[in-house]
Formats: sequence, structure tokens, C-alpha cells
Amino acid sequence: MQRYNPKDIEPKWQQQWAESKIYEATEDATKPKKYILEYFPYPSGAAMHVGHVRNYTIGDVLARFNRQRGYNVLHPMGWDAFGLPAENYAIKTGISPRQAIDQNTTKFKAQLTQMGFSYDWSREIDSTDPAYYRWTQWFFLMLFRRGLAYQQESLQWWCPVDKTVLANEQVENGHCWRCGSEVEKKALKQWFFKITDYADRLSEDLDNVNWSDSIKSMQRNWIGRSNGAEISWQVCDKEGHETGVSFDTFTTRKDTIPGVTFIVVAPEYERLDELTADDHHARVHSYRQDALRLTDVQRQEDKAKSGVFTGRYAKNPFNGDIVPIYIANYVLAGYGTGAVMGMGGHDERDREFSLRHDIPVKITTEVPEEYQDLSSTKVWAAKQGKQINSGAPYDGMENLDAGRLIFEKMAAAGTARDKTNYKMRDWLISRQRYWGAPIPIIHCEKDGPVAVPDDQLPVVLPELDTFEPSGDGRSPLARVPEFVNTTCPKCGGPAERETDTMDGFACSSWYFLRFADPHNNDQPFDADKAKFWLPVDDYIGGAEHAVMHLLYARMWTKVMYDEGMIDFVEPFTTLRNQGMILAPDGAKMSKSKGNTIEPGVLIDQGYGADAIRIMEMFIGPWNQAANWSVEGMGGAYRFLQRVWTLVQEFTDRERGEADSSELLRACHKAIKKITSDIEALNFNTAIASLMELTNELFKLKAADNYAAAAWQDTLVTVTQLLAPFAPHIAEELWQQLNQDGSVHTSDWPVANDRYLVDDTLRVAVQVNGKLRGELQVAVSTTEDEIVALAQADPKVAPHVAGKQIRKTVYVPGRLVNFVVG
RNA sequence: GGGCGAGUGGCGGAAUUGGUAUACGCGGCGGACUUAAAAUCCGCUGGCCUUAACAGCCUUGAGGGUUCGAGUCCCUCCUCGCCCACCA
Repeated sequence: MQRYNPKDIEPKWQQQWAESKIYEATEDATKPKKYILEYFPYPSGAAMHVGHVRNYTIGDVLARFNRQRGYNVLHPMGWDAFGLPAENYAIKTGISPRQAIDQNTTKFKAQLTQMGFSYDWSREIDSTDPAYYRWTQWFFLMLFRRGLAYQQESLQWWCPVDKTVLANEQVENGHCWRCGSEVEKKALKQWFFKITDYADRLSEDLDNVNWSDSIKSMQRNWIGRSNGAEISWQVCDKEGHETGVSFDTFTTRKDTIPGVTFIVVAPEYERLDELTADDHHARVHSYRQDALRLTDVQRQEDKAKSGVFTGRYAKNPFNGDIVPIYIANYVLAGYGTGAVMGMGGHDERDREFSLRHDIPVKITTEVPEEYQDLSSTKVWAAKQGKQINSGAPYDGMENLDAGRLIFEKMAAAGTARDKTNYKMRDWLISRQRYWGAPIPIIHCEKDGPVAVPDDQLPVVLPELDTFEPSGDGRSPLARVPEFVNTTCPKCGGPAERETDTMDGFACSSWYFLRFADPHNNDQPFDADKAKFWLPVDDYIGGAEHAVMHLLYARMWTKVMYDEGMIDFVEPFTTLRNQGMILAPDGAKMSKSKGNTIEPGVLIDQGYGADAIRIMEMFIGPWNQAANWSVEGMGGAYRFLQRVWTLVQEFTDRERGEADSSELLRACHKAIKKITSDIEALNFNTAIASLMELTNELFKLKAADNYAAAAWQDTLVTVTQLLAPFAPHIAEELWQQLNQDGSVHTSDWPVANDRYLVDDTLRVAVQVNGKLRGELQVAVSTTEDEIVALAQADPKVAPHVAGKQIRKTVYVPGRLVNFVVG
């Protein structure tokens, strides 16, 4: 008997599938389409580990299952290859990013192929290919034309190690998302995409996508829409003489306006001088300089709420109160107006500031006893209660009603207006690095920033010998005169090219559309093809993209919709976030820790790709984290080996009129269960059912009670059910069972209810809810008969004998419960 | 501090609408085969009491509640994970 040896069969079928092109998708409208996509990877030089494999396996199981179920499946793969790792590698080794990426994609592709993933490689794309980034540049210009790409000089996050600016989304807790070093602020002129224009739609359209609540709430949180009011204040001196300067603050608590006891502005506040008295300039400026030198992390560590008085006051537009103006580093410059009304009564931070600087505190909402000590930092922040200390007619009202009235009065006087603010900032997309798509803009002294004409795209990234960033805020491209010096497309005069490149997230904001039409040289994609395949039906990836890629891609999609290029507003109908695979000890797998488990190694050890795939899917629910188990890997292999053995030991000898009903029942029960399990993404229980069926087949084989034809049919069915999970062994056994074509293009089995009817029922018998016995009865037994049998059952009788049965509950076909008392 | 999610055997995990808790796998124990081992096949495996079986009692983070019946529903609490975090 031939033993199960994955090394003999897996490479063979991988080659066969590639040659027969069975996974290539065409726009065949006779079948419903299904676009299944995994986030296209960064082809790093490191081997992929079993955590990555889980992601691709989920996608591949869905792709294969849907193909067998009659869908026209698009399952493409490509490379998100611009970005720092390749460039840093180039600096270190002298190998150009282009060469490194080419080597890595070859390696990465081999690893994916080795796992038997059913990608349509004819659609492979590479974001660093000029044929691709030409269209990334084209989209940049579309955004530019629509006023959604603009340049602005301001303080930006700057990573001192990577020597480039970063988007807000790429700063994690004050550290660079790539290298982990602490970021700084630097005043630079940068390119932005105006994602804030889309804040409302990005927030609201989340209602219409099938994403997990956690990702949705992460996005909503990040966008951070809050409705409130903008209030105008007049600057004055201590006696209330106005200086003629006014400024605005933002609040979400209109009801607390009567309780404002100070104003505080951020150190970066642009009009700080206008809010500062002459004799306070020195102190205010020294505080400002100190604050600006601090990194964001250091500033957040200032829990003591430092700050200094500006010497000026502001007049409360609601009640005329004169309150001091401070500068303090706990106020964020980039949110709202950069100036905040302080009310220590109901805000913890303001309370702390008030206590530190001896500012009186005034509460405007009735608070419980334990919060009445105003010298404590314990603040009653609940949003509802009775209004107090605000005068008539407000005192005694519900505070929210009072707030509305206060606002109406101020709005009528022109000192307040409705305002919505967002935590999200515009997306900073320029990078001072070499390895990215050049921003297709030409700077002309006369015409300003001018779009590179379409027919001059792509602006090709020149080949360089050194990629070292200079750190002076300009990219290495600035050192290439033949790249920089050009002529203005408008006036023909001498001009300079933009030397910054685009954030890699620009490339990944539209790649899912390119897969619909990957080789188009006339446009980013053909509208009909996009309409055929998009939106993506199942998008599978980790949660780490929640507020970056997934937000950016959604914005671009909406811009394309506004441009009339596509007819949908959300790119990813269903999003699936797989759980992380951790090392056996529960630690995160990483190359630096040296605890990665690589599929290539497991394949070399003889487990094979199929067993790895089974293990990945069986280890637990697909969307929960799981610890890798070395022993579990053996179990996955053993399971496949048992299936293999069943087919090898199949002999076609005559069995006469053997009764196959048990066999057929087991088989069709499994079909039904596995089908609904995969539909619900319960991959682990689908595999458990396959294991159960296999165990059942071994028992039936030992009993030797089945007809040969039914046995053959069952084995064929098993290969089909196994095919999405373990495609190689399924294909091999399919062939051994003399089936035509490929198991992967075969029709998914359908359960026949005829085989599922049982002739006996098992009914549990409870007394007062406690299990006391079990009945085996014919299906035809009536309720009365079952109750009588239950009562008479030797295990049940002692518990009911001599007691009064007060109630009998019968759940048809399941249980009888006697309530005795 | 805010948001999201999770607590079930020695371990990973199963349990339709509330209806026989612990499927399936790992690990462990025993058996068959073998000169022997590996591999393979078969059986047992939540805890307590019991020589053992039968029977009984207990058990889904803790405590209460609803119900004939709760892992599942409600309330209170505890623990852990992830994300965001001075956003006024």
C-alpha cells in the first residue's frame, strides 16, 4: 500500500494547477461572481510564518468552497512593495530596492504556491511597477484636480530615525509605527489628502457594511465626530475693557458655559501674542518654547497640568464673567480651535488645572454628595442632572434642556453657532524617502504647483546609487538634477519636480480595483470590469489596518464614486479579521524573538501543506487568537493519513445487497453540517465533522456492512468536502477514485434529506430538570406513549414513584421532564 | 479614562431558538500487531464518594435572579485580552 507522503503529491498538483490555469477568472456572467481578497502583502525578505498562512488559508478555503458551489471566483494576489523596509535593506546591503523586491516577490510567491493557494496569478500586480504606479499618480492628480490634494506648511510628525514625516495614523503612542523610535515635530511643507472632507460619509457609511463591531467602532472612534458649539469670546483686561481681539472655543457641553472660570490655549496657538499682555510676554514665550521642545510623549507625561497666565482676560458672552486666559500644554493645537473654555466643575483636566493654578471652580449641574468637595480631583462628569448656578430661567431645568436654551440665546446674539469637530486630521501623504511613487507635480515659480500632464505619466522613479535620506527634509531625489530640473507644463518656463514620494498607503488605496483589470495601459481599470467584480465580497486581513489602509481605501473609493468612475461607495462589503497565531507559549511570533514557525520548515519535515492548512483551520475559531501547537500539527497529519488509508484500502469486491443506510446517513449528515459550517465560517467544526465521518467510516469498514457503490460514492464525497481545506490530497484521491477533471472544479455535494431520516429517536428523561434516563423509541411513537415509557423507565421510576407529578414537559423528539413535588 | 471582546476538563476548543455540557483534536492510560521499537489500529479518559461496578453528588470565572429546565437570558462583582487615549 502506498503511504501518504505529501512530498510526492503536493508539488505535482501545484504544477498541474498552474499549467491547467484552473484558478484563472474570466468575466463569465453565467455564474454569480465572488471576489475574495486577502490584503496584498509586503514582500519582505523574511520567510512567512504560520500566522500569515492562517490569513491566506481562510481566503483560500472560501475561494475553493465558493468555486465548488458554482460561483465565479476572483482570488488574486499581488505585492505592496513600496516602502521603508526595502529601502533600509538597500542602504544596509547596497542591493537596490528594485532588485531586493524582485528577489523577495519570487521567494514569497514560491511560499504561497507551496501552500497550494488558488490564486489567479495571471492578475499578479506589483505596486512598484511603473505600469501600476502610473495610475497611482493619475489618482493623485485626480485628487489634486478635485481640491483634495493640497500642500501646507505646518508642524508635522517627523521620525528622526527614518528621516521622514508620518501621518497621524502612523504615530502610535508617540512612536513611529515602522521603527518604534520617538517622533518629533518639525515645521515642513507637506502634501495632504483632504480625508476630513469625507469624515461624515466615512462615519455614516459604516452602517451599511458587514464588518466586525470592533473595527467599526475603531474607525468611528478615530474619525471622532463630535457635535457641539463654537463660542466667540472678547479679550479684555481685568476690569473688562475689551482689547478688540476676539477668539473662539469649541464645546460639547453647552450647559456648562455659565460655569467657565478660565480660558486656556495650546502652546502652538497662532494668535497667542494677541491674547498676551505686554508684561507677561517673557513668561508666556518661555513656557511656549519649553513646551514646543517636548515630544508628544513627554507632554502627555505632564499630568500635573502646568501652564502660565497670559495677563489677559476674556468676557463670557453668556453672563459677562471676566475669566483669565492661560497657556497650557494639555490643550491640543490641532483639535477644535486650539483654545478651550475651562470649567473645573465638570471636567477632570480642568479641575486639576484649576487646583494647580488657584482658579475658582463653579459647578453647573447638581452633583451627588461625594463629589461636592471642589478641592478634590474627583469630578462628577455624568452628562445629566439639574442645572444650578446659572440664573433664571435655567436653574432647576434638566441641564441638557438648559444647554439648548443657553445656546439659542447666544446664537441669537451671534456669539455661538453649531459646530461639528473631528479627531481625524487630513492624511499626510508625502514622504522624504526614495522608494515610493513620485508625486506627479511640477513646481513653477510663476504657476505654482502644476499637475504633470497625463501623457507624461508615469513620472518614473530614477535609479540611484545611494538612497540614504539626507535628513534635511528633502528626499534623495532632490540630489538628482536631471530628475528635478524640468519645464513648467503651463508656461514652458524652467521648473522643478516635486521630490517627495507618496506614502505606500496611496498604492494600496486602489489595488483591489486594479485586480479587476490588471494589465490595462489606457486607464486604471475598465469600468465594466470593475462593475463586474467589485466590490470585494470577502476581504480578509488583520485588524492592524483598522485605521490606516481600511480608512484610506474607503476614502479613495468614495472619491472615485464622486468622479463617476464606479457605482459603489464601499469597497469591502464584508471584512474578516483573522485572529493572530501566537507561539506555543502565547508570545507574539516575530523574527526578532526567533520564535517564528515557518510553513516551509514544516513541509520539509514531512507534514505537508495540507496538514498545515488543516491545522490552521482546526486550531480554533478563525477570528480568535490561538497558540500554535506542535503536537496538534501531528494530529492534523494523522487525520489526513486516515483519509488516505481509507481510499488505499478500498477494495471493489462484491458485497451483494448489503445495507448501506448507516453509511449514507453518516455521509449526508456530514455534507449538511460541513456545508453550513463553512458558510458560517466555522472551519474548526467543519473539520471536526470530517474527522467524525472518517472515524465512522473506519468503524463501518471493520463491520464490513455496506455496498461497494455507496462506499465509492462516499469516498468521492469525502474528497470533495476535504478539497477546500486540503486541496492536494483531495485532488490526488479524486484521481485515485477514477474521477474526471479536478476535484476543485467539481460540484459541491448536496445533502439528500432522504438519507437523514432516523427510524429511532433518543429522548432524554428528566425529573425536575435533572437527567435520569434515556429512551430509544421508534419515530412513530406518540407523545402519550413516550411519557408513559419515560415514567416506567427503571432509572426514572424511583424518582417519581410515590410523588405527585405536577407537570410534564415534552419537547418533541428531545426530552421529557417530570416536575414532581 | 473611553470603546470592543472573552472567561467551559490537564491543554486547544464543541454545544440550533434556553432542552441529554465537555463533540473533534492534543496529551495521558490500557490493549492489538511486532523479537523489540516506531508507525498503525482498537478501547478508556471532567471532579468527588466507592475495592470496583451500579447508583449518587458536584461542575461552564464568583454571587444572586427568571424558568419545568440556564454555558446560553437578566442584575451585581472579579479577571484577562485588544484598540484608542489630555479630542474639551
